[in-house]
Amino acid sequence: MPELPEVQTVLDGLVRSIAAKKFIALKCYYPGTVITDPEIGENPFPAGLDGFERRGKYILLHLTGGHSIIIHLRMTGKLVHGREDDEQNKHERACFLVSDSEALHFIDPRTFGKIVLCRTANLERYIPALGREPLSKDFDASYLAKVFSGRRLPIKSALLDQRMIAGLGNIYVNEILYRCRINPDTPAGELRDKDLKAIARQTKLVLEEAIAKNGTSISDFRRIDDKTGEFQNFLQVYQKTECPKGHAVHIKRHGGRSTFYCPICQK
DNA sequence: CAATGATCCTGTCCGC
DNA sequence: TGCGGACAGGATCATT
Repeated sequence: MPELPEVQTVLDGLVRSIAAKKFIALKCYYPGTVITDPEIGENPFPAGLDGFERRGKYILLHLTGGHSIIIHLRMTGKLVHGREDDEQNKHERACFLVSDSEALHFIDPRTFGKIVLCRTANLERYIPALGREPLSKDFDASYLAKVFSGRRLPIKSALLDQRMIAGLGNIYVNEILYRCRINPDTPAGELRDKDLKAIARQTKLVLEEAIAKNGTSISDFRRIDDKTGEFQNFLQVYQKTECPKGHAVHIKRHGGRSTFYCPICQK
């Protein structure tokens, strides 16, 4: 499930493989996968890459000529660098044609992923309001205190809310709470300053470590060259039966999502 | 407004 | 061998 480190890994790979290329076309093979801004008049292609960024789990590609592309992989989306004449994958939902007869195939079995092509001036219309970037300097305990203030929802659910923190998903939230020794049911607004400091610090550490290891490959996630990440080898509770101290890992649900935690380590 | 639940979608896995 | 059902979950929408 692509979360911040996986999205960053995909973006880094994408930029390495196509930075010097021109985008020639964007083809859509599944209705709804590609969303086109109605204010796009003329054909935006061909266009070069004029800049790129990641916001939360969104990939933003800014093109020469005043257009931008937003890519969200959702759960099973992946981008694979290949050739224009590659045989179409069974789950290929869209495809960027780039110069020198190359291609970026957007493969997404569960079809939740989206690609938006819009005028750069209209970009914000297509991206929801997101919380602070966890790797930015302004992500700290006082920010968490502000957004968690008065909130009774479990910290597990709060950390998944993209309006509070941009980019965390189920895997890293479980790992962060274990490392902080915080019980996932603790109401977000009741956390003390030392817990908020621990969350801010461990969030950065886990994400940086995961990015350094090219993300976590549970089931679908692959890098753009189709290689797997390595962070799954360093998970401490997610999909584990025992925590590093040998205690049994428990599973419960918060809002339909599995929570893995150690009731002994996490009070 | 806050919190919870349903929804979308298909591959995979499990029990029978 | 195959069938039904549960499960995976990011974001959005509906409900309480």
